[in-house]
Amino acid sequence: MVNVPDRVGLEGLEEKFSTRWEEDRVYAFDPDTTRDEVYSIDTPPPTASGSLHVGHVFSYTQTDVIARFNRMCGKNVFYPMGWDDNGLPTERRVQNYFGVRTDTSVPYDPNYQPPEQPAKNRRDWDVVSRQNFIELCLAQSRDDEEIYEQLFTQLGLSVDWNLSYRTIDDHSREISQRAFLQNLADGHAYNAEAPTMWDVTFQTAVAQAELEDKEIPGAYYRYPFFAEDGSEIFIETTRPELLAACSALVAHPDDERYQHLFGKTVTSPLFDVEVEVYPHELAQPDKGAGIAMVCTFGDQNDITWWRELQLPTRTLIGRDGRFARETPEWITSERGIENYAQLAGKTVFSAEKAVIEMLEAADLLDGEPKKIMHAVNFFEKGDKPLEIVTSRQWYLRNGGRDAQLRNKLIERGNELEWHPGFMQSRYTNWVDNLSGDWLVSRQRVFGVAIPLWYRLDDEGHPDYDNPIVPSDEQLPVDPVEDVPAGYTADQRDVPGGFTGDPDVLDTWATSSLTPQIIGQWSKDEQYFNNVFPFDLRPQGHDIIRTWLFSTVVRADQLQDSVPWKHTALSGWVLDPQRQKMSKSKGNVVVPTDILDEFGADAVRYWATSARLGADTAYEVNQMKIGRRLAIKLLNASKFALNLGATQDKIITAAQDAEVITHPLDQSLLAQLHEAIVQATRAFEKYDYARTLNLVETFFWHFTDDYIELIKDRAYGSRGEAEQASVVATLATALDALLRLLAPFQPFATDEVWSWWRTGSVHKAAWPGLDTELAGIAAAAHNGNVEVLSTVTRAISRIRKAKSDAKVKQRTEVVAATITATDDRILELKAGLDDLRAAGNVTDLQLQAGEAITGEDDEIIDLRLTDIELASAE
RNA sequence: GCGCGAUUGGCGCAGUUGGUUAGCGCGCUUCCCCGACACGGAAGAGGUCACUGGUUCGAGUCCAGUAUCGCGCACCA
Repeated sequence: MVNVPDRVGLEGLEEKFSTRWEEDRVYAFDPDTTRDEVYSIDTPPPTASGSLHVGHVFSYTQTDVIARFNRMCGKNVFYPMGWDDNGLPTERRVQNYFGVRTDTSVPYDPNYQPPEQPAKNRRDWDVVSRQNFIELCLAQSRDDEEIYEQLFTQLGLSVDWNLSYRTIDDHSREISQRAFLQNLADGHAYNAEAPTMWDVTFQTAVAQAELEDKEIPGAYYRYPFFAEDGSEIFIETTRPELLAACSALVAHPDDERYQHLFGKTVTSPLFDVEVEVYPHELAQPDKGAGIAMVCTFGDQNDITWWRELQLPTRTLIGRDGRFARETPEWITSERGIENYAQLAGKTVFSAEKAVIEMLEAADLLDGEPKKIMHAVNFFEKGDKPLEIVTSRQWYLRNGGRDAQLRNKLIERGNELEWHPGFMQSRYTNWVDNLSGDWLVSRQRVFGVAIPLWYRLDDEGHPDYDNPIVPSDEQLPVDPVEDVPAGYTADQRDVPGGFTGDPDVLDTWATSSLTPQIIGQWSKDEQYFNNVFPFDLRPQGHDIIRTWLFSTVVRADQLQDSVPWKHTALSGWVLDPQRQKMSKSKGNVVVPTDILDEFGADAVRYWATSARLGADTAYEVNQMKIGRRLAIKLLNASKFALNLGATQDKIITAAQDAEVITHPLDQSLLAQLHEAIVQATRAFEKYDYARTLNLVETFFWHFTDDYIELIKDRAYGSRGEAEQASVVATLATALDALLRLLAPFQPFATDEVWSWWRTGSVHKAAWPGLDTELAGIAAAAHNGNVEVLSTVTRAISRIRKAKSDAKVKQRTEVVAATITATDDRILELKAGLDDLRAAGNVTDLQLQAGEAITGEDDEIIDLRLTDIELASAE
């Protein structure tokens, strides 16, 4: 039964088929399965509260074609989509959108409604309870998720939406807390009081993976310390304001300028603090004055020196980014105390000014400050340089402080198959350079709570070494609201009672567990074993150090395994000037616009013509080509089907191949066979872009060359047997082409499929499977791929003659002679009837002749030597 | 500083384990509404494959080096 519409088009296909696919559950995962039947994908859940970005469309489409290929190869594809909305971005959005902020001391208001308009002044913002704030975050992110789901549906992702999850939902929180407690029990998690990178704007600790370098202007200030003999020791620093926190000077052991000072003390200017001078090979003689002022925690080097030289801890900058209000005990001189009073309570910026003024007033500054640009650590989402403060935080071991674990994790990278392979060096490079464990505490609200309480002693001091752990049935818990077993609510925060850990886990500490969360780890062992380790982890190459690595760490700790077998790294979308698209540059393209303008199949074509790992220009032309391909597919299919191609004409077995009698048809099927074999091979290697390229090339040969040549024969002008050969070829080629293109252009292919087949093309078998290939293989075995190519070249010569003569293409050729080598003549003879019909040639002579060498050493083995065109009417 | 990529006609890209004449699309030129398609079709112009050396009968492809661009990591007194 064939039912082709009179007019074909792409309009409306997306809505029609996304609805149908959902109703028919075409992409549903069947949990009643075994591991070898499953192809499981652990897609990193996007943060829906980020703005829609064409990059989402790009990378998720690349994953989708891989999913579709595996589904057509008979796999039970596990392809869920989740949302990772907990964390800072959503909190910021909610704050600014509603004009609210949270304060833990405010009680919960079950009837709270946020203001219609946010108050202009931050001071006038609504102050709400922690729980009310969390509810606003949940509602806000839910709205955003729906917009994303709509986008991904329109794009045609073959996700099983019944498997959706949020990294903040009860299930994810339960798994995440259980994993953390498991880590704690196994010794992979620990808490410690340590120097911590701190963002003063967001008031939260920041992990190494979240750091970003920024070049900012600074200056070297040069001023002296004073040795016991009264001589001046000049140092140069970019942070003069930290002078009051100085705990030592450090120079290189071989530096002859300073060797005489090692072990002796010098006195700081302004504050009169005695500090020792140490040798250490980390000091660089050619940097600054060659002798460094250690300010306990001025930067990472300071931390190293503080630790290795066991320097006194002298911190002045607090969590609010301001200098301590109390004069520190190490400043004892009258002048020192007086000078410190100028800094107390000041921000870093103001304190710097004050110190410089004091140095100037005392005539201690040597020369003009030397202005420089230098790289400083920022929180990737922040806008002020990070400070280092001392605080108690939870950590997960990630090899940063343990060479054995580090090597084990690098080895995990070797167990993974990387696509493209060179991306592995980014992983190895990162792991190899880690300098500390993974800090997972975050001083935030909208996240997964650290599931612990601490006993308070009689003086109200928490016992961090022996936390109170919830029972497994209690999970998920909120230690700020829930009460641990054996205590009552009124014992919270009173001496002899308990206190809940106020922090939440780092976003990555939850999103690194997506294999465990979506795989039902700890809840359904059989289900978990059917999907884990996952077959594929697709993601952007910019999050190798964060998401990919952290997920490897967790699976190593919890399952003693890699979390996946393959990882596919997508590139970035660049704007036409080859700049990375980003909100701040204002060059972001909103994907809904391009989907509406070109259609999903067209946009998908652009995304999947880019290889994995390759950064790719946002290229509207590429989408136009994809659109053209989809429309061409509809039209060519309509033509083939109207010529009589039906399901029962498809060659599926070797014995069917007998009907293919014409050499041109055999040639076409031989080309198809070759295309299928190569396309499948490329797809199996995750090189979908090559598959698309191969399929597309064959498709254009099919429409432009083959179909143009066989029209006359297809209309039946040379008898039934000849026609049957054409029709079977058309049916077979179309059947295969639809399936080959289905992963790339799911809407157009399923539309055509619906005209003459039952079910969805997306449930059909991939044509490269051996069982499916038998008929084509049999037909191809009889065929010479060169026949079609040579006949095409000949018709091309005839067309050129007409083009040169500026006549219509259907103009009759009264007589023509083609001179060619013997091989070519044989091939021409095989397709001579179709060639004459297509070229409208009345008398076509073939003449054997040697190949000639043309200009540019071109060897010509086929030429049109004589042509006589009918006179124009 | 260490590492990883890229460099092919005006633009965007392909080019499998080295094999005859380096492909494709856009753009450009000329022609064409011929019984699927004007959201189309036909024909054509346009390239010392970044550079220098090497291996080989043969290099866009392999090796070494250079240059330019991009990215990652490190550096931050």
